[in-house]
Amino acid sequence: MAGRNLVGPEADALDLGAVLRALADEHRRAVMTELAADRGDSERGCNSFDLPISKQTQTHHFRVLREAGLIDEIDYGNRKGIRLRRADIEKRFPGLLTLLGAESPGGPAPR
Amino acid sequence: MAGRNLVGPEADALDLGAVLRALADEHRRAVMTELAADRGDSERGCNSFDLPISKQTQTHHFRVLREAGLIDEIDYGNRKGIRLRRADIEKRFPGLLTLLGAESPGGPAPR
DNA sequence: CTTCAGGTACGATGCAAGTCATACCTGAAG
DNA sequence: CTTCAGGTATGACTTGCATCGTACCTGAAG
Repeated sequence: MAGRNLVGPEADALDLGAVLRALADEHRRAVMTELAADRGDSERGCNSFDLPISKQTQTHHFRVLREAGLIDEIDYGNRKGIRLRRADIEKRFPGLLTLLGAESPGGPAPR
Repeated sequence: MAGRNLVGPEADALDLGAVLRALADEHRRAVMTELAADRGDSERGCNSFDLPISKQTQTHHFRVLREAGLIDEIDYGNRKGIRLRRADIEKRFPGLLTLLGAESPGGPAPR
């Protein structure tokens, strides 16, 4: 079984401060941007993101994202899955995920 | 005369990272939330925000907001004016200012 | 001129956060 | 069983940043 093993806040309890602090970090924002670009919201492995940091630090960053309520972490024991909480984010902060696609000045919309 | 004496980045050069880092701070976000709530975008004095911090720290925060491209600071010599760069922000990151009004869970739109 | 309030510049301090090293746990594959 | 890869826990280090103290600048009012 693999539900929301590692839990974050409920959709209505998402805190804007925590969310913005989470997105303020470059690496975490890169993860979120990738997740937001995938409209299928497929579950992804932790190492499918090409982060130039140690795995301990990655663990830290994913924890911050989860505690901010931005992702779910599914624990499989010796493996972990990441899934974007798109619906909850859109409900609480509509348009936020779209902004993550506006990184490049001039070429915004990912579609 | 009083144009954009203290300058920030151009509208197209607004950096999402800098913007999010600026908004991650509670005091700076409070300022931005107040500014975003005023649809008239009237110029405001620096001390019209009731910030519980020293004036040196306020100077620091306003500088961060300006360098992120979120506000203009108009220097009058011994006084200073603050104005929201609403149009530039909306052009580069549409919907961002609206999100600032979604602080309270359940009662979002300030209108 | 002097006085005073608003702001800035510089420096110091204290705390939060990002990073990694070491050690350990978990489950799958030999 | 052992081995190995993925992930976590703990602790230490270091950087960044919010904060303030002191000193100085600016313009208006007396």
